[in-house]
Amino acid sequence: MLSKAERTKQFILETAAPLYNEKGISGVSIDDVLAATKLTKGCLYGHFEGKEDLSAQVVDYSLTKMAEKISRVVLNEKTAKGKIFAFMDFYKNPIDTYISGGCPFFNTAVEADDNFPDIKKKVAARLQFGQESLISILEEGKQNGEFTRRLDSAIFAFKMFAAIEGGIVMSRTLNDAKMMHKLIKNLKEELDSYTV
Amino acid sequence: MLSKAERTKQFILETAAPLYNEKGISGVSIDDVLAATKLTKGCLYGHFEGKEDLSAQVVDYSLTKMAEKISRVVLNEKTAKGKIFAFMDFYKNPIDTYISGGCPFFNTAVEADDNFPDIKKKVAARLQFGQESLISILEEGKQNGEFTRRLDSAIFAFKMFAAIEGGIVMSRTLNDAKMMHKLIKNLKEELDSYTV
DNA sequence: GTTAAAATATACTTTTTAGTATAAAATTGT
DNA sequence: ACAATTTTATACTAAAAAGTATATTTTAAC
Repeated sequence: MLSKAERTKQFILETAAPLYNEKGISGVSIDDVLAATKLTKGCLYGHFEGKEDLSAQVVDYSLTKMAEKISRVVLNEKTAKGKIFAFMDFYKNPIDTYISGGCPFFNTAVEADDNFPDIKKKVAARLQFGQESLISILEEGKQNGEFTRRLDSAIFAFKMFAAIEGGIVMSRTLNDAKMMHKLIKNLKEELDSYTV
Repeated sequence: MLSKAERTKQFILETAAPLYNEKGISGVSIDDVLAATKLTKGCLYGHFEGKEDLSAQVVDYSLTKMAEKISRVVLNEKTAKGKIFAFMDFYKNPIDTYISGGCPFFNTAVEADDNFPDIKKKVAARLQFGQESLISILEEGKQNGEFTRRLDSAIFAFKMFAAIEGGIVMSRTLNDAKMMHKLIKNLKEELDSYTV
């Protein structure tokens, strides 16, 4: 079983994750985290060195949780097409996201870009790994005859992920998930056009 | 001719725009703006009521400048296909952007989302208008026989914009524009497949 | 060129946020 | 159950950021 301290730290990360995802790294203050957790400074600083440490660990927590969830959703499926479709469906509700406030991958990527080089590196690694995973699935689908050899896995993976992430931001800003659903349908049709 | 004050205000907006685009609204301090402009508080507060006012006007400036530039690039072309291709080409260099730090539309959309409702409304209006403009161009292309009636303008406009904006973020994070170029090529081919 | 108005600079106060020192309470191994 | 250790709370200091008051300079209309 987890020690009290480990549980408290976990609780801080869990509670701060949506806060960071909604307000951004620069937008969250220590006091925000204290208010959300109902803990005190002494406690927080017992678990984290300072804001930079807290931010790094919260972002890491969100990215990891996200990656694990997607991985589970995808690995549930047997066929390559099933896996890719499951991936798309995971993003079907852009307004009410897995971690509140949109997709942590993208939110973090946008903010870290010119600001937080260490965090940027972490997101880059996650995006890279995500792309490679998608490409692997697509290539496997080509190998086992699900998809024709005309499918360019790298381009489709990039386009799909970029469009989905872009679509999330647009849907959230326009407060309407309709186009997101049409986008996913369209991307599925595009992939289906490579079905043998 | 612009008065001294008008020129100073314009100068502040111009100088602060890339700063805001890079660091985000929450990430920029008044002192950052003073350092970048080499002006003093008295001067800055003479032109803006406070940080909120400054932020609102800087964001507005960036969005407007962006919209005008895109408009010019697109209206330069005569055919619908030419206009859409010109739009895509405008985003060809995601690392070194028109306003430094990526696309203000998206950067602002991501940050304003759960944070700055007034600014969010402004971005939403811009995105809405942008989508409507793209749809108009595509519909015109269908009318005048450039594209087949099978092209779904709304979906293509949404998918294209989402993919491009998502692609920018990914390219910037991964520090590589290669996939962005392939994405644009792919989107052009997709549109070309609807050419009569 | 003089003068009223506007713009800018300097020096300050207030507020917010981060971080620390120390004491009290709770946990955990014996 | 007790003692050592860890965790948590309180009250403080330090730093950063926003905002203000007032003086000086500059602009532009006459």
